[in-house]
Amino acid sequence: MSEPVRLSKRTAIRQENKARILAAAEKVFAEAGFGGATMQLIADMAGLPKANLHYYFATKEDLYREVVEKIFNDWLRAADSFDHAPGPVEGIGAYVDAKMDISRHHPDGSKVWASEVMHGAPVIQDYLETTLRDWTAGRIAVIERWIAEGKMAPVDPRHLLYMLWATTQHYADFGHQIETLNGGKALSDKQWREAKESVKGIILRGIGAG
Amino acid sequence: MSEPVRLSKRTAIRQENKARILAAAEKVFAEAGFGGATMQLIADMAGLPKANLHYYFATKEDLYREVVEKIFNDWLRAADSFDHAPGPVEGIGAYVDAKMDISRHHPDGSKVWASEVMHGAPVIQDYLETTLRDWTAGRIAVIERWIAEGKMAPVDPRHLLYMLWATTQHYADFGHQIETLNGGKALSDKQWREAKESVKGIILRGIGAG
DNA sequence: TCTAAGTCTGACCATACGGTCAGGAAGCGA
DNA sequence: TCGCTTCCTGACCGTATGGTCAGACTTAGA
Repeated sequence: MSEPVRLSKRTAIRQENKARILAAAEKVFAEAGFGGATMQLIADMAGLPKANLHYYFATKEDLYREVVEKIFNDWLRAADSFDHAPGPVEGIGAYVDAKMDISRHHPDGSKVWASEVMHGAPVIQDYLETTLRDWTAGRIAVIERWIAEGKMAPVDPRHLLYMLWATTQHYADFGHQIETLNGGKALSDKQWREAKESVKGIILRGIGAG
Repeated sequence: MSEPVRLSKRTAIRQENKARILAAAEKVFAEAGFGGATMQLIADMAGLPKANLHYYFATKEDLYREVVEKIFNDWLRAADSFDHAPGPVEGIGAYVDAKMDISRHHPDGSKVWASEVMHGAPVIQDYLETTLRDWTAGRIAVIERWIAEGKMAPVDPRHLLYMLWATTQHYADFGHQIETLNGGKALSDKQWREAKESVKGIILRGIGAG
């Protein structure tokens, strides 16, 4: 790379190793769950000795926490589309597109998130009660505005959001089931496009904005 | 009970203990995942010594397998509503009702199922490839018939099914998140009714059958 | 009542796991 | 070059876990 990286070798190593460990951890936590994941497995996948993991992350819980927090931030970022949209067709359409892309390209994160919530959100309960609650309130306000402006039917915004989350994340969390029902093959580009269109079509028509 | 139970004491004990262990196991597997669950915890919850579990179930895997198979059967049974319905309003309406009731009253089963599929379906892959595939093909045929009869819009039946599964199961699998966003309280009877109506309303309108 | 089969369980075992640590290697400012 | 800090890791440790087993206890048919 021509760009002269302005980092001391130390911090460069630090960043690279932490990133490598976090990536490996996300995969292993997604595949085996927190309890089924082992530090040894993560170490092997990251290509580092186990003791090195404990140099960067004091405990398995610490490592897991950082993985989950990283995922949560991606999750929130996907929602920017929602904000500056003139109406539900653009806003919800873009949101579905964004979340389906995440489900396709980063299914591991979605699985770790699902697992965390299913087990009672032991490490991110505070985020649910603050950041997520605020975020949700904001989007509900947007949806209610759209309803008031006659841009969509008066549906319950909460359950609409749940439906959006559920449907889009299903393609990541239950990807294995979908793949099996697809003859054991991953969905093709065309099938992903059809999935997006189906989801958007049913929901937008369902809220009277199609 | 007045009904004279026609069982030897032995088989009665056997049934009762197996059932008690399976119930405890479902709860523990749901709360902690396969890897996080311990035989000791299941034993404590069932009120039996750990060695007794191994008398009825040779290994943790065996116990887990029976739990998952039991859940899978409940899952399939919920779909009877689909079959003898004259059209999507009745069929899908009843299916959503049935699955929402399961999500409300047996969330643990749903979570174990979700966890199993998320981790690549290690123990029920064969069921996915046979029973579930056949079941899905049957419902797709029903939906296609409804479309041909003009009872609903021509949506992709596969993605419609995924949306039904995702949305209804979300209320079990992500129940903790929903509860947190509901001020830390479980949904009330009224809220569950609203949830059902929201889901049915959006989907049925979305497929042009509202 | 006797005996064979079924039920039960405390004590035990091997292993795998998360985590520690001493000490060596490498980077870096002076 | 020197000395300090950071980085690295093989070897090790305590514990918890899944699983075993010998033998006690209970049931049920003859």
